[in-house]
Amino acid sequence: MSDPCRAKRVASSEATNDETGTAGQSNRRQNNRRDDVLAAAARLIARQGYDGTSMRDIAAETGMLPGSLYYHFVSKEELFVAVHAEAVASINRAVDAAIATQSEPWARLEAAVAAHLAALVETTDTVAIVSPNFPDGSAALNARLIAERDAYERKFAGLVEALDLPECVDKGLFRLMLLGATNWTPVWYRPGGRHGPAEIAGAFLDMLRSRCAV
Amino acid sequence: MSDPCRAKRVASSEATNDETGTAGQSNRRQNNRRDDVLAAAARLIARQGYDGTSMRDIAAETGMLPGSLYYHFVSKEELFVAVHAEAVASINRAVDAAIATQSEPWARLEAAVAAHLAALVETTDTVAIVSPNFPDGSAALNARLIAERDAYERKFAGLVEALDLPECVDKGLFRLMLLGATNWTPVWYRPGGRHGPAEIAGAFLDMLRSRCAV
DNA sequence: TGGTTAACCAAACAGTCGTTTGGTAAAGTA
DNA sequence: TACTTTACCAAACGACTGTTTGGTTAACCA
Repeated sequence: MSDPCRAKRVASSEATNDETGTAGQSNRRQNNRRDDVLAAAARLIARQGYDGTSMRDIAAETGMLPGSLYYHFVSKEELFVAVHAEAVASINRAVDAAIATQSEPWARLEAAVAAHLAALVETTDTVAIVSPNFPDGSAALNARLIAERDAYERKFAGLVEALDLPECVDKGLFRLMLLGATNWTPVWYRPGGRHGPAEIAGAFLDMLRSRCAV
Repeated sequence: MSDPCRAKRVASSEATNDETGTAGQSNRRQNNRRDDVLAAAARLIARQGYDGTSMRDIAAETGMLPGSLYYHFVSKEELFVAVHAEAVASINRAVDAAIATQSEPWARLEAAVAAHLAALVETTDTVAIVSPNFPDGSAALNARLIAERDAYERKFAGLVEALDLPECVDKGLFRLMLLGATNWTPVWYRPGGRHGPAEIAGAFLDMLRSRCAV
């Protein structure tokens, strides 16, 4: 089921230093291909999933040998954690930029959803982070990934909180329904289809806005 | 990535007889454990995913040896197809039974969503079929799985069609939003939480009903 | 009662997986 | 210039993967 060496290695990595940060503290040398590995891993995992992407695949995509990846990342799981963190940061920046262009609460939420959805369906080099396709490994790993997404989720909770919804609407379920529908969109979305991310986000919010508008 | 023998075996199985049907045409003998294998596979795949479940896991759960599974199924993929078909049939029956208890269009849709959601979060022995966690294998396989779900999806399209929605609402996006939010629910659902499947389904539909009610 | 076949067991095969180990050329530092 | 560290390469290790092959036992049929 799982390899027996992982626990030891993960523990030792946590004891020494945290390599999971989005950017290495300092690129010690000019030709450091850590970022190349990260980009290749993100691209492949986004396309094939975690289990469907081997360390040999990532190494070949980067032009390295499999063992060389372990100079930069102590394990495949830690590599995925780094990819996950970078993807969360990236989608966070995109959503923040979109929110900043609007002032009205509903418009801000719509811009956020549109940016979120665009990141999910348009970027091939960024993992669909919201996806529950993370490795089925330890509970500790899942806790780390979920914690990384918490701040992102709270951002949407804040946008919903600003909406002035009637009391009969559960704001938690409102957010879960909107984000759920959005996160599921990549399942049926087709790039050449009739609706783009912005239109879909607009339609989703239109269907929810009715009760509360004006 | 993929094994070289699969194509040959799948082809030969399609040439001889179709083992993917929901029920074997006739249980040749009394103690035929094909159904046990199917149930064990469904239970394990629902919990660990397709890649996370090995043939040895399924065999051990059934009390058989790994090789013996190949008497009943020509490959792991074909076994999953059978599990998928059974799960689709099961959820179809549950939704049909729920619909039959209601007559008003909105009530029928709500009953269908509630039954759909209950099947997703409450049954541990049935794979979350709607999940995009199917094997990342061949396009032909994916086409078969999607075709199996088409009739099921059309059922919801029919329920939405009966709703008498205003013209400004795209009925396709209405259905995709509702089912997307529902299919995503298992990601955040906690069995001991505040809301059960029926309440969640009711809340989802309340948030969509407002514009169109009366 | 003899033969056929369904339903397995026992054991292996070839490949892939994540990972480790030991070495090495180049860059940085003194 | 000597020494250290960085960033790899080359090659393997052991575990696990889906799958195959050949044998075996009990149920069925004539």
